[in-house]
Amino acid sequence: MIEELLKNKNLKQTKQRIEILKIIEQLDLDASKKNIIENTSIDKSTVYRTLDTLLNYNIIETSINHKNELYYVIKQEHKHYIRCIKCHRKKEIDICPVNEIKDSDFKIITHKIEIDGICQSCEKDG
Amino acid sequence: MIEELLKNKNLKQTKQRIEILKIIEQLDLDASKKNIIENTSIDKSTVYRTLDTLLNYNIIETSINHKNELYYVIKQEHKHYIRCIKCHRKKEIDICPVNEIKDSDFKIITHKIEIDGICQSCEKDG
DNA sequence: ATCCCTGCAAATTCTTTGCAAGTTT
DNA sequence: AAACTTGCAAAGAATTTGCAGGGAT
Repeated sequence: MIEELLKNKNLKQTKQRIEILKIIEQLDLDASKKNIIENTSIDKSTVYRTLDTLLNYNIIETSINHKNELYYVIKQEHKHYIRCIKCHRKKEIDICPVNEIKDSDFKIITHKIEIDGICQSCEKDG
Repeated sequence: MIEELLKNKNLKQTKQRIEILKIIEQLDLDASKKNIIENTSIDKSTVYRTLDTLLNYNIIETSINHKNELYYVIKQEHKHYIRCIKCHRKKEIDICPVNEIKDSDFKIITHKIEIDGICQSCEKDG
């Protein structure tokens, strides 16, 4: 299905692009540039070029974690998560807060939400 | 009042720190590292060190714009904005969407919301 | 007076670029 | 076969570091 993402945009399905997308998926919310590069043997310049391409084609997007660091994620159909800052597990939240906003002056085009917390089991473990 | 931010954290109020904070404030939602450096004659290494310090002391934080680029903002008392991707004007939104979330598994610690749209007057101008 | 901060210069790391060879459609 | 992508190497930018001098409390 990662291959679909490329096909949908008429991008060539090279093994490098597929691998990078898989790495981003696996690293989950930890896909910083550095982590991506460290997790592959693909040439760095290819990684940089691929990330640019994937961003430009809206296949991935960036986000910020609670440490103020940028990471990459595969763009999804409108989902939001809450994430535990200790164990890094994430959980989907079912409402989209932005629906609450009714502003006659602005037409909303995109939104991004980053919610961090501590999950019950990490809370217990101190 | 920018001076207050430093005083509250027992950080020395140097003219470089005050200048950098003012630049971030002025650049508004355009305070990328590059823009900050271009708008001052303070030595780059000082800018880097200062940004780190201000992040560590929670005086500033990072966020992402609709171009997937990282920028710095002065941390505020819980406000959210919607921003026009054309004219860059921002408008405060009065509700906090995160209040809607009731999740018994997670204790929410921080959240960040990025909403981009087009304002009426830019919409009209095409 | 002490302790921390800054600017400079050098070292290091990250990112971009040109090009020839290899892949994808 | 045409068009695009990759890896390599080199160039160019960005970031970090050590240290001596300067500034804040």
